Amino acid sequence: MRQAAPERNMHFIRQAIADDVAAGRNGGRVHTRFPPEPNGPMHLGHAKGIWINFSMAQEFGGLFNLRMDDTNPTREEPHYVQAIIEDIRWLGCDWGDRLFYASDYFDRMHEYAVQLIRQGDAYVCDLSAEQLRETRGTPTSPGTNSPYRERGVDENLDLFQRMTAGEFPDGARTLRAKIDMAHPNLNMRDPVMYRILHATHYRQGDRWCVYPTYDWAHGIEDSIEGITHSLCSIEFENHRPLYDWYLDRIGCHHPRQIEFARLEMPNTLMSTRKLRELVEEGRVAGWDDPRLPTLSAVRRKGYTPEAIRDFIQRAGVSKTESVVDTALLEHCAREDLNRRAPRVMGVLKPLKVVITNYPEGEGEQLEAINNPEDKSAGTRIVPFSRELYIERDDFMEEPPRKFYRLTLGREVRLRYAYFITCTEVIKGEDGEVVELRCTYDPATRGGDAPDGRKVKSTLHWVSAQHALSAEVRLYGPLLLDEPSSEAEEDGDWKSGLNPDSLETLTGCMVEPSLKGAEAGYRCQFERLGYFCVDPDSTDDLLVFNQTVTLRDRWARIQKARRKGEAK
RNA sequence: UUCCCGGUGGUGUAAUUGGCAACACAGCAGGUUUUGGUCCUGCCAUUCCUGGUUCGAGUCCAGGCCGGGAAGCCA
Repeated sequence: MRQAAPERNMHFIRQAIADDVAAGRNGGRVHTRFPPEPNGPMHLGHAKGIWINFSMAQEFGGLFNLRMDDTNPTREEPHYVQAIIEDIRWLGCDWGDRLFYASDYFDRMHEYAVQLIRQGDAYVCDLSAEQLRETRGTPTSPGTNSPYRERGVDENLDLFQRMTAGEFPDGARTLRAKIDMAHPNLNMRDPVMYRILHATHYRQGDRWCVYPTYDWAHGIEDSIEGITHSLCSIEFENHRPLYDWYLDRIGCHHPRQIEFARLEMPNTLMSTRKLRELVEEGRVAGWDDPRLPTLSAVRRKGYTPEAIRDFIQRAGVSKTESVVDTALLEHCAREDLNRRAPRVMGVLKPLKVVITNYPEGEGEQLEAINNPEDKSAGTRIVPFSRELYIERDDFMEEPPRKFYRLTLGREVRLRYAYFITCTEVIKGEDGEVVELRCTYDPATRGGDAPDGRKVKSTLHWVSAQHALSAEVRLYGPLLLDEPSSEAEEDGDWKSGLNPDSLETLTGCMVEPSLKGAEAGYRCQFERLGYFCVDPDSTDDLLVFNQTVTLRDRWARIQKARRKGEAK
């Protein structure tokens, strides 16, 4: 049996499992699971839970199950099952043939419920939902016993059987555990085990009229599968005593539940409910809109599973509430893509450049390196000609200090091409710069000056007649700032939505080597960032999503300058 | 004293379980550079507070303070 890698941090979960293994509990076996409810696709928050469970099993040479926690027919939909499977497989998890469904255990759960009734540990209660709430008490005051609490075993058995047979309407009765209505933990005040729901289950059809609640079902699910460590997020901590109580009363295999803090990030929504609202109200293009933190969205945006895993691992495991900086995610993406993404030239906001001393109607093929981080990526050919496009932001008529790019009279390098000098600025009627006239130095072919002279910057460019037109989508944070707690309570969290979270650039120009690039293709636009071909692309128009920008020193200088001026 | 769980730089995690507070991200300052990328170097903390135990406390003890969670027939 493989042990945890010694150089790795002994976070509290790894430690707990290692201790259990060392003590020989469960015969030294480790078996974890991830139990998503099929009511929405997976997001970054889920990814943390998925990866903790999966990686712990993997590290300790154990097994990992994927289990649909489908105990509520009113919320779950079969198409999410497939989406979840794709998401989790994409992340890199393997569960062999162990894909399970909680609903497959309904018979077993029902038998266990009968057992508890027989033991005097459960009773049928006729209180309504409202009455139940009223008698539960509050955190500071005890609840009161249900008038039905002392029903006899036979009557309970009969009533539960009739509940199961569908004799009563929804909500008429519940099966409750008989624990303690004065318990300081509200979850222990005779919690509901079964509710009546005449609903069609997507897998069970109309077979059931009663459905188990989470607390009753979950431990049984874990137990049936022989799970040893049930690793879940912190909101279930208050439920652990109940998890343990149920399993103890049943007397079956008893996994250990351990809770960890959820993954939170600033300016993003990590709640399936809220994400669903955005999707259903059409505020985003769908569950895979690249602005969302869903796995399908980050995938579409161009993140690799390796980058996501790296991010999760770097975020760490603890119980303290932690808000992990978006910059860390972006760093993981850059580090990963820097190694693997081929470089190309693409101009987002084109500015025409005419090389006046370059012969008309001629052109040449220049060699460009595909990836300076990876020699094996080789080189490619990029066409050069008299008319080019460069980035609008790379020219300024009145350059501020530290602006190294092109300006009237200055010489710069066109990457892999020539040194050019701007000789004339052509403006439109409104004074806007519409074209640049430049001269080139034929001796600098490839980008090196034989006389050793230097230029302060290198620009990316495309040949006008060869370039492919493209659409590029840039993404900003979904939320501007954390909504105020009042707005949050008012349900007004949407007031914090960033109206500029999507910026669509049309009329972009990319080098011809990108012709035919397929959806999902990731590359670096030199000097700009990492981009990924979107499925919206057609034969005539490539659509790119910006995964993340490159680190941009010039942008930081400008930002600092603006901040300084504001003061 | 309603119960449960947490408090280590701007952020997230460490600290051989009582022995020089470490790593990463972010930021700042440099160097290299045919990407203002990558890479390299340097800088950036009286461990929530107050007492106590100890040669020695982020770690142990006591009291306090602050934050999160809990009153679904959701998961």
